Amino acid sequence: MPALPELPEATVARLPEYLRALHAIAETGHETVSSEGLANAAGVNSAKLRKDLSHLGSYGTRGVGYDVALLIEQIESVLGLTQCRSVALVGVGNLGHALAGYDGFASRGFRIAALLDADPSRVGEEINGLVVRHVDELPRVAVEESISIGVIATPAPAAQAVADQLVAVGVTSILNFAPCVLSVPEGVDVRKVDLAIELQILSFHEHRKASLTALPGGLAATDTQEAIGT
Amino acid sequence: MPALPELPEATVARLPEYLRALHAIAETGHETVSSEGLANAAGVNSAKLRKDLSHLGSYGTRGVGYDVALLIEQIESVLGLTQCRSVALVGVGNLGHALAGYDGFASRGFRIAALLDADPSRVGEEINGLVVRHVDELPRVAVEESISIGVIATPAPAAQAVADQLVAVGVTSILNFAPCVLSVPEGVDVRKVDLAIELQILSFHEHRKASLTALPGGLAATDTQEAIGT
DNA sequence: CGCGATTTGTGCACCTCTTCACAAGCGCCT
DNA sequence: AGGCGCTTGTGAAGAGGTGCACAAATCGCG
Repeated sequence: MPALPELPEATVARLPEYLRALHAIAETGHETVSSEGLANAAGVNSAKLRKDLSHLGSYGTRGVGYDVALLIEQIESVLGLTQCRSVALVGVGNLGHALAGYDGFASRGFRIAALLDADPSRVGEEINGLVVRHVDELPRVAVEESISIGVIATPAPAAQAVADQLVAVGVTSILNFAPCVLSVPEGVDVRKVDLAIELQILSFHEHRKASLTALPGGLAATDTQEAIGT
Repeated sequence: MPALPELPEATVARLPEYLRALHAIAETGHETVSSEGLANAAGVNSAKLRKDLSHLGSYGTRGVGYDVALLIEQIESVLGLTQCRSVALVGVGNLGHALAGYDGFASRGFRIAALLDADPSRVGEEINGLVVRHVDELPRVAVEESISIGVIATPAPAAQAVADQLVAVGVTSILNFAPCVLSVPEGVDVRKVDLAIELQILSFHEHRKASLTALPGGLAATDTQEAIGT
């Protein structure tokens, strides 16, 4: 019986990365891994990693490290990945098509159980073995497939309506790719991924770096050779 | 002389969202907007918004609000969006195809200037008016199109090699969709978007909510809407 | 011209997350 | 068995971000 650990949000956001790194390490045949090794594989500080793992209990052995298989099991348990979760994807435009075919979902235990769209001309199309159904069928689909997560890949103007429909059928977790804010009732989690925003953040840093080289002691920033240690 | 503003990273990550909200407000015809109004449109707290904007100078008028057009101009300037930036997209598989066709990039001032892939069978294919070229042509393409940002949409095993190639031709900003950590020299910025990780984070919250409802006296879920960030 | 309504900009306290540094624990070797 | 080297787990300090609450500033109007 696992007591509610009250995990820090920042830790939760890193656990999937640890999980990925652990799977990679497991494939190399290692049975244990040190915090230093895992931290490198996950691209974080080793102290941070240890603190993160300590939040979900002590599953390491001092002097030895962490048991890879055991740790994978623990993290998957905490993330609720022991059961396969069914995802409904709404909006099969450009991005929706790609998401429907993205095999990274299935390999992490997520099953795209339904494709939905509001455009009648898209209904009936088959993508990756799934037939696109009309979004109005959501209530039936949600029950049939026991949907637990909704993904919105519609244009921005349609996103709020879709979110409302998802909430109405009991979905409490939404991943939103539409460039807009969704308002949802308390208790519903929304995560947003906006591809253009990522580019704009990069643009800022690019801009800043350009300003720097133009300003004082024009040092560094144009070197492309120095390598970072493993 | 424009002193380097030294913007907090969290602020930078929100500026694109403000920008999007401002464009939406501008289209409604409003010429000014209060911090409260803009904060609502962007999905943040109004105090946070004011503090963010104060970091890039005082462009508001007390008692009135912010001039929408002026603020758009300022934020775009800070983000370095006044010049159109050229993007090279490497990997035109499932996800790459979608990104190549995603119109959200062009509308925010980014131009996908080149599509590259290592698979000879994909070279020559035309997507959205662009012909896919072999990744080995990167050096020439980078110069011809003055690439400033690289996007990696390859499978994980190929990502590091592509990153090295991008860095070698002088790219200092990379957006990585491959589920792996990239090691790059200092001075190169990498942002990572992992679609499966977002789902896993949602899975955790879903799992937690399910545990809570199964337990006594349902505690009030203090849910906040999280956006992705770093 | 002054007053009140409105809204910005910011000092401050709180909180979360990060990082360091080190004691405690574990296995191995002699 | 005992010591030694390695690694975890954690207390404490520091850095950064958030939100409140309020003074300062501006506009419109009588």
